[in-house]
Amino acid sequence: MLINPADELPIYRQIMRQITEAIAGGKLKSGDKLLSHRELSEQLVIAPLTVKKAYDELELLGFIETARGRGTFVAAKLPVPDPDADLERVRQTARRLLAQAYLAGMNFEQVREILADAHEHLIGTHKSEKEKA
Amino acid sequence: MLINPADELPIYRQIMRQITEAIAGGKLKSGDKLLSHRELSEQLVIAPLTVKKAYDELELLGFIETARGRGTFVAAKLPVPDPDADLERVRQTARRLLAQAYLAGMNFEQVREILADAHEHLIGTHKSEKEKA
Amino acid sequence: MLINPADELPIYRQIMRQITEAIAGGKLKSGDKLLSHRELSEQLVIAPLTVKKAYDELELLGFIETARGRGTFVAAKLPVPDPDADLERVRQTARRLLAQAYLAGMNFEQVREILADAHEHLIGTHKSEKEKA
Amino acid sequence: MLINPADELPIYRQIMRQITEAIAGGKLKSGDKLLSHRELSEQLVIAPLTVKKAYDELELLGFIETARGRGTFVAAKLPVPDPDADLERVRQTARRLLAQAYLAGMNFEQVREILADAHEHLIGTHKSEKEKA
DNA sequence: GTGGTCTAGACCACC
DNA sequence: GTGGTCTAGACCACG
Repeated sequence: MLINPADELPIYRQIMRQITEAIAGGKLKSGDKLLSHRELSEQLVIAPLTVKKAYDELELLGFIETARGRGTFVAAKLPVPDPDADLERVRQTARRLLAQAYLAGMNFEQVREILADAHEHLIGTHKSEKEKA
Repeated sequence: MLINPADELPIYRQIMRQITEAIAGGKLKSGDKLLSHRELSEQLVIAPLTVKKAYDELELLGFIETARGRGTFVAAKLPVPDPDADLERVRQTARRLLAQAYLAGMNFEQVREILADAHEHLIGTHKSEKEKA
Repeated sequence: MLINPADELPIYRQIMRQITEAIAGGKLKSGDKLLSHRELSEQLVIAPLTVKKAYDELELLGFIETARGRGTFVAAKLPVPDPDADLERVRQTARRLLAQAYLAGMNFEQVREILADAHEHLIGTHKSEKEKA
Repeated sequence: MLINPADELPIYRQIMRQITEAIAGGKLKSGDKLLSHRELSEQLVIAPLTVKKAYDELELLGFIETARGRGTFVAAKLPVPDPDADLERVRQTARRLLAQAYLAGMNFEQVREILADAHEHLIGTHKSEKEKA
């Protein structure tokens, strides 16, 4: 996990995003234990409160669960809040992706390639991650 | 043009995004005149300064040019700032798109379809829209 | 004479600057006749009022004189308004020049060379200008 | 830092110029913390938004970076936008400097001296200032 | 009419 | 505390 203090996105949101992306990509599965917010804050060299806030919001959203005294875990059943809203959000991101790419002089085919690369990057590195756990 | 005051994204950024997307999709071309920031603010029912801020930043970024007393126009030569940074930004957006989609239960093939739809939506070739209906 | 409508500097000021620079460089001398504001506006493809405003202000500043019915001429005795203020303005411009150059990665010696070039550019083209008159 | 509300140059540009000049002269270095826009606005007795606008534009131009909740800092890697455009801008400023000086009755040698003084003033090596006294 | 600048003041998000 | 956004309204400069 890496965070960028200079990023426009707040640090706690960067943490949230990386955890949800890890779940989406299968790198984190239901029941997996997360680092304590204290451990993670040391590792990232940021304030513990910042990690805590990220975990709190992830819990509110249903992605993780806290077991007092035992730790924090990826939720057993992940949230599927609102299919329609999700679809619209994905569409918007797709439009933004294309606009960025076209302004950078790329064409549709190049975007498809980048997307395929990202797909492998997100999915394809499972095996070695298991050994880490 | 439509803005959503409740959106997480600031209003002035929503305006910036829509204008850059219109440029990316070819709906706005070099030399095209934009609405004055006052007109647009009336249309959107927001403060003129909010539109002006969007225009100011777009100008600093090189997308539009202003001529005092005459109006605001799409820049003659659009910016091609930093190819490397651009590629990385597009990659990040691609990763975010996939993460969003996978969390919503979609698969890679569905993302590709959504992307193709977005491509046509951005470019404005309405033929395929008919098939959707 | 060339003007740039996209420049931050108002058009009438661009005209003023170019005329005073021509005087400073010796390309225009006391008594030389200027184009009428109508002629100049045609040549520059701008509104006559814009040229008129530049001439008006130059007259107020004492650089040119209008003889009704005969035309506009470079003033017989050019203004030397306030030596102290002039010195300070020149100093400020010098500081700005250096800051621009240093931020662009140049060093002091390079600035001196550019200045020497500009000196020749401003002064050195008299002879051919005389033939134009 | 000093600003002059009566100056032709907008206040926010005066602030921008002074900060970029401080960077050019080495008085501000990468990573240095700037005053918060509120503090600086109190110091200069102007509206906070005016300082903020200066900071915003400097950030878009790449000179400074902001970290929400922590402050504003001189950028780690300063921008080196367009060498060609930079050279031309420096040349224009050099021409303007000479025109101003010649209209004030100075000669080339005097301009060179003023430039040398400005160089030392900008860099802040105070040795030669003693000799001036 | 256009854009450009500045103000005073509010509310929010982040650390 | 920091920066981020938005508002309402003023005045000026430009063409």
